[in-house]
Amino acid sequence: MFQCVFSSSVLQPHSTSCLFKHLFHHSATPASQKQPEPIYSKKTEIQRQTVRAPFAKLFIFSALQVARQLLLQQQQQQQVSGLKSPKRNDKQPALQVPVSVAMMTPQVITPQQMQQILQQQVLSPQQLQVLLQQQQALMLQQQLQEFYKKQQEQLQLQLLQQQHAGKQPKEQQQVATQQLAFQQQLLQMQQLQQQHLLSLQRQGLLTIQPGQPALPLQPLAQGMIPTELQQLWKEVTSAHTAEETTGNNHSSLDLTTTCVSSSAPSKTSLIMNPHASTNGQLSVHTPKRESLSHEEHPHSHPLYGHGVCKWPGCEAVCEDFQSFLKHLNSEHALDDRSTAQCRVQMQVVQQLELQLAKDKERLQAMMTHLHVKSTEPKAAPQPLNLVSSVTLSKSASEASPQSLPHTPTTPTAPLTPVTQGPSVITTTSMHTVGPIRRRYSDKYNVPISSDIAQNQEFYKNAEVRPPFTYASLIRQAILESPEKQLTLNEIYNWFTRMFAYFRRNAATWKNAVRHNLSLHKCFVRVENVKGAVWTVDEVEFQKRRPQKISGNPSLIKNMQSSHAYCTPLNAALQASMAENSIPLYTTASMGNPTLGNLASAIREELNGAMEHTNSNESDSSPGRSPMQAVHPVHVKEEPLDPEEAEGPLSLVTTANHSPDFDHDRDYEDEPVNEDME
DNA sequence: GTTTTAATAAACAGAA
DNA sequence: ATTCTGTTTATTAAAA
Repeated sequence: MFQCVFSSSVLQPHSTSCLFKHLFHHSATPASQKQPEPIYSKKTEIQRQTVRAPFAKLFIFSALQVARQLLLQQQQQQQVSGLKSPKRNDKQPALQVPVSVAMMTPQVITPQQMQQILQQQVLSPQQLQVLLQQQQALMLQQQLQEFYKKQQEQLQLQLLQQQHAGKQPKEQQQVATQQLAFQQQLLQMQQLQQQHLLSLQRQGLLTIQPGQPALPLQPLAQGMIPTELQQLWKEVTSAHTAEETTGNNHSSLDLTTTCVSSSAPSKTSLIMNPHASTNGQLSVHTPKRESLSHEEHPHSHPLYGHGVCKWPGCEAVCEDFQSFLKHLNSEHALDDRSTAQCRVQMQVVQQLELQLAKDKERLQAMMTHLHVKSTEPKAAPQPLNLVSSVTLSKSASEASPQSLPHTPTTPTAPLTPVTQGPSVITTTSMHTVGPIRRRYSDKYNVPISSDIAQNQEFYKNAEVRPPFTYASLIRQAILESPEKQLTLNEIYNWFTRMFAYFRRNAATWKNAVRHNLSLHKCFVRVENVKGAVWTVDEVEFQKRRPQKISGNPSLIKNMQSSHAYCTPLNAALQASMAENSIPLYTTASMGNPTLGNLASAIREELNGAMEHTNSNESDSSPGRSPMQAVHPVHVKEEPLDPEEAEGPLSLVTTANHSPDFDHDRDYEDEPVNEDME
């Protein structure tokens, strides 16, 4: 199966060719043309959810399956391939195949098989959460390794001392005696450890592969994975351990020769080899449990934080560090549960690492892919808030096929929906449309400032007519200015700067701007020393659009509450994004467009309402207006509904190639079939 | 079907 | 004379 792992994709092409098509679809297809719906439309979102929902179960299930499969394979290999141990008898029954053999040859049956299967899925948020929670076990693993290392060092140090002493001008006999004593000491220790392990094993509890004294660092993580994890999965998931207790093959604890023979030669192993190869007791090594790491890190323990034991799934409250240690020793001693948890954690960590690697790879591939495509019709800026994009998509599909030549990029659609006026996209080469008179009345459900801010890059690069009236645009231009006043030319410049659409047909839209400035009473011409500037009479502006205002008190209430809960809403929004793993591509200059948009939208509406009741001075401090003064009549219906919040949030252009326009330059019409209506 | 609103076109005037 | 600015009127499309 070829599942596209592009983050937002839920499609699953069934062949490579399909995959390539699909991949191309991600970059080169103007969403307005071919995509029947925006990427983050609700439908897609639902699909994504439904895809992800059962994944947690799938994860465990598949892991279990793979574990069992691997177990079988491994047993077979152990029997067939001679276990890579020269001494191992091929005919040795599986019952006696030591676990450690498999440990020593993890490469025979790599855990990659399991990982591959597991990682064909994208990490779900839930999974991630679980994994992240258990990330701490990595520390535990490291501690274990440290412990082994430490122990080995001590061992070697002792050996060195012994040997060094042996070189002293003393009797050889003494040296031999010392060495013998030391070896016996070692043996004793090993025997004790093995006894312990054996006891554990008898209970069917042995899971951890002890590090080898000779080479403790090497196998701890690797060696455990192939077989023990299989067991682990069984233990953890199937909750049935009778198999092991009844002496089933893979759980037997014959940790003898192969263990030593496969380990790299070291002084210890060389010295102990005679014993090891014969008595078969040396290779077992039991960690000293609790003495592990907090001796080295007296007061900082990875498993202890904020007064809580951070052992996975524990969270026991420990007053101080001492009590924590006590708790750790008592509750998390070396038993079946702890070892199982430990191994689970190790697997989790490994999975995380592999997942990370894979995701990195995916990221790289995505970036490479998009970069390659950037020379072609570029990955379209994906506007936000395509709530009701039907009209837009329709018009785009009608009009945009030939619309590419003049646009440096191929933007698709504005972030906020065009609620009126189906044909929004107008490009130079759109012979079909021409200057059709359309009513580009304001989007009554989306404040202009937020839309513009949100879709700034889009409008800059796409010759898409902003879905606002000239009056609204002019007002916006003026209000954006620091002095809240602009000359006519400055207004022109704002238009051309902000909208690619207004870089053409200058005579037309400039005339319209002048027409609007003169016509509407909301624009006030103020004589200045240098000339005349235009300002906005906000009261008049609000008067202009009374028809959209519904006096529905519930709406106002809703709006107010939305405003009041702006922050939680944003939080929820962020959480939602994180939960859905929605990548948020945004330009650096825009910050977080969604949240900013939300806030500004609310602010704007409140502001507009306020301005009606008060005087027109509230421009300068939008958002500070007390909410009590909201006048119902002039509060238009503000859909701060969940749609906008949870809706398509992401994807503004990642690169803004909009030229730096000379503000004094006129963008005269290009005589490209702009009429013939 | 009517009304309202906005876009477009254009005529015109005054100032620079 | 030309361009820019500003006003006004007319027409039309679209939405209410």
